[in-house]
Amino acid sequence: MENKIKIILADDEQLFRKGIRFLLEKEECFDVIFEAENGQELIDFISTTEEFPDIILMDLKMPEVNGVEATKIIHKTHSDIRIIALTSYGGKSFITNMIDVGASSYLLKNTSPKTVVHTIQEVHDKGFYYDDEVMKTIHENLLSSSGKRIKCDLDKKLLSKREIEVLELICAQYTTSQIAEKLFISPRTVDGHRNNLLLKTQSKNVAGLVIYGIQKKLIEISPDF
Amino acid sequence: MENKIKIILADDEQLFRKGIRFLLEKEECFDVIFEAENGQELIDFISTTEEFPDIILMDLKMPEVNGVEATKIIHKTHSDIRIIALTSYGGKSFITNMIDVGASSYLLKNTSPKTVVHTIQEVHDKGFYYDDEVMKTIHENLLSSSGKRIKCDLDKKLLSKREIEVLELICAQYTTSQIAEKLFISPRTVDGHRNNLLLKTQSKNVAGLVIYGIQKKLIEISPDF
DNA sequence: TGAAAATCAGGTATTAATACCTATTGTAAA
DNA sequence: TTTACAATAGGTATTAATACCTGATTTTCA
Repeated sequence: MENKIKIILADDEQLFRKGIRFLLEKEECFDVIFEAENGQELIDFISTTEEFPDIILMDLKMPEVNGVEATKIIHKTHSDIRIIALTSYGGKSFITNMIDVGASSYLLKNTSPKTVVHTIQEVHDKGFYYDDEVMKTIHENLLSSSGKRIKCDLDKKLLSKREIEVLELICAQYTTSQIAEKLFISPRTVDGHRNNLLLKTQSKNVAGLVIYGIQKKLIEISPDF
Repeated sequence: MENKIKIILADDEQLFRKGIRFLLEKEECFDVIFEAENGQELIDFISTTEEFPDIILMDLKMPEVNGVEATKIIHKTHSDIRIIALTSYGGKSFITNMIDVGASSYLLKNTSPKTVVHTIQEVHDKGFYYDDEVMKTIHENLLSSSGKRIKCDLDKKLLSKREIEVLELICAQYTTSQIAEKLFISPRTVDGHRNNLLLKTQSKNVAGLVIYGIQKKLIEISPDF
């Protein structure tokens, strides 16, 4: 068969890539043409290659450029490439966010190989597909008030780049003056940013900012074992 | 060949399990006898089966019972079973922690299938094996050990009941005097508790305390969905 | 291009947090 | 019955955070 579905895997874990590559290549109709270990590598490949993929399996958590950003960029420039999010995180905001930036499907890593194969075929044929479990989450999200959605969208746009930088450093336990040094700006400016952060996130103090940062995944916290 | 190396996979991501299972079963000498999707399932299997594995590939982040706890328990009761940590977290504390509770090796998910195969064989033959990259981390840790060990011990010291109460209220964005009111104690006492918290958790300020609380799950944060 | 937003930065207060002290009491374990 | 530690609380400083002003550039975008 000539018309194999051309697939790219984007995931920072080599072992996972190799594993799923084997699972996919058991199928006659799939051809894994490239593996990227981060978003930048993926974008670089797409922008230089002459062999475009039909499908990209995209992890969200990747160094350099994450899955959401990569999806956003690739979807803008190559809207014919279908992107399937493939991640271990099943939070509503991630699902809706990924779909928002152009993903055609959303798979949890804790699904069966069969489901992955089926999803790829469906996405290739119809342009989209959602697993029952993911569909349920989407459904719940639609149910839970259109009011919250607007708030959610506002929330995301709320913080500026600089504010996020400051927030990250606050969460890293730096003081105002230390942050000022690191960003090469006046402590006063940092003060202003922190103030805006408190206002925008409706927090009372740094404790609130840290919680906000973690909730919004602006800050990564290493899990405790 | 009769003497295949019997392997158990413990990981919460089904896709990852299936993928690595294929990679391993390409090797003649490996036999994957069981897959567990969390620590409890693994412990249950070990304690009821009559077919013991030679090797367990153990993820750290798992629901119910995590990889560290599972390793601790299994190593105590079945010290002949070799446990290889297989995770995406490469932090020093994770590595030394796992070795401390009985792991024979530590692999990052971002390694090649070849390395995994080699590690399993080495661990089965010699009882231990460390990849160059991991060895480097261990080496670095040993270099800077004597001073930090004490800190590690402090880290393990539990917080008292009262301290946890105070920590919760700090995370809830209350000020010292507000906390004092709520607990019917003097602000000074709260001050002392907060100070002890900073010492015990090795934090610089409330930001550190909040992160500690969330990491240790002393504080629940409602996800942003 | 013109308006809106982001970024920068200064002044002046007040309040809160943090760093060192010391010391009493009760309780639980060795 | 010592020992240890948790919980209590006071004193005295210093530093950091927060509140409320103001205004000047630069960027972005419709």
